[in-house]
Amino acid sequence: MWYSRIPMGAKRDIKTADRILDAAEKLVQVRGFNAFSYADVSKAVGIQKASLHHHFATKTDLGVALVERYRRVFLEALAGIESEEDAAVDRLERYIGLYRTVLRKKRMCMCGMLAADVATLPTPMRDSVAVFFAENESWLTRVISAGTSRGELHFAGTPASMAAFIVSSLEGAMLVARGRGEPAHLDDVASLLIANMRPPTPSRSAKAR
Amino acid sequence: MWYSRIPMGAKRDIKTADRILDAAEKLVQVRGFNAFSYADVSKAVGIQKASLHHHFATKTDLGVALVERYRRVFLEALAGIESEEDAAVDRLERYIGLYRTVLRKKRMCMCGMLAADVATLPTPMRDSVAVFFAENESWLTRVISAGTSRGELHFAGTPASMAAFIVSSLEGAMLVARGRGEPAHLDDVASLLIANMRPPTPSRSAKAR
DNA sequence: CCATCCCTACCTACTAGATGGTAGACTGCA
DNA sequence: TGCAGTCTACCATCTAGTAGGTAGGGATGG
Repeated sequence: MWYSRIPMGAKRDIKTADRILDAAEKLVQVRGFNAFSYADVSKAVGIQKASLHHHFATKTDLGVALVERYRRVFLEALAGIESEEDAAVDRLERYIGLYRTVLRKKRMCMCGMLAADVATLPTPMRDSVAVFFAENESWLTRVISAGTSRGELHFAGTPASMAAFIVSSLEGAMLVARGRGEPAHLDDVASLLIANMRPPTPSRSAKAR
Repeated sequence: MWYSRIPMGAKRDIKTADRILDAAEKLVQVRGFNAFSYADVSKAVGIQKASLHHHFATKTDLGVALVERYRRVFLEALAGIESEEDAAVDRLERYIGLYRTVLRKKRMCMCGMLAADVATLPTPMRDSVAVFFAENESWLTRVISAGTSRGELHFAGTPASMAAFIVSSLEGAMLVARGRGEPAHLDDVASLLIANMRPPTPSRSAKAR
């Protein structure tokens, strides 16, 4: 009936389910989970409202699928970064780039948005949002640990606490950037974040190597 | 007719308007602007829904009054901090305490919440939210400037950029704390924030003196 | 001193439109 | 033939907002 059934004959329906997810994801990132309706998705996808229920029986089902896909895609992006970059600072820059890309599309991180809506969210969505942040922090902890032990980073506190700090700063930067109507806000925060993690000693070109 | 008329005979009505604002503020901080209704406020205040329209003709009017009052109260709190504390670090700790107090009540900063809802907000509310962040940053800039020139603080970047950074980190910390369901998250972020702004040199008791 | 008037605060009862969701039928492909 | 995908038509409930009326207090004026 709906989304979890991936291995099936045609691909037309998978495409529809994905188009629904795409439209809903954008709506959540821009307006929030409570401020979009099946009617909005219907309009965006070009399908009747009732047909949406065929793919995602309830709004909760849609929401859960949304967060799960978002987490999966994000994790894949993180794995990509880790395999393409070696230096901790470069990895962090790429990580920040993920946020920048989202904000440039005038969206907010979907899980940041859902974190705001958390009090009104169905429990399974809530849990999945919590996992998203935990996954982000544990990836960052790994990157930062490697970076500090190689002397590429310097700061007060543990890698884990710094990882939590980075997630918070970036989520907050997106939020405030929206609130202020100034997307550049994120760049300012990001560069200060990196600046304060660089080792202090010889000149400022202490980048990789 | 409604709120702007403060100087009048009785005080009963002022109290009602304030009770409405209190209830609505809490609802916004917990659920967001789109996820509460006049019916919710009606229940919380113990007044008929239609009577709410007597005090705040539309939801937009209510929203604008809400943000304006929030800003005013926040500014007063900041002025209080400035007059009661001299050392920059103490002022920052007190500033962070403001956020902690809100989160302890299981709420989010109201303007942080509204920043998430920004795409669906009536324009006057949007503007007022932007001013809230600007006011916060300019207060912090002043505090940080004084602190750096007295050698109480040390970090990479300008006081203004650090001020923006602090607002973002704290707003983000509240958001992630909610998303993770771990209020302590804010404390971790806050202490790391302070730790990375302390002057590096002699011991860690470089506080005020 | 009292009748009138006006205003604020509140009420009951209603509306139009949106919301998430359902029932049941049609269509085209495997 | 069966079934996934779509449709039209519908529903109960909730939404912000309106209409119109009542109670009571304070001022005004005769």
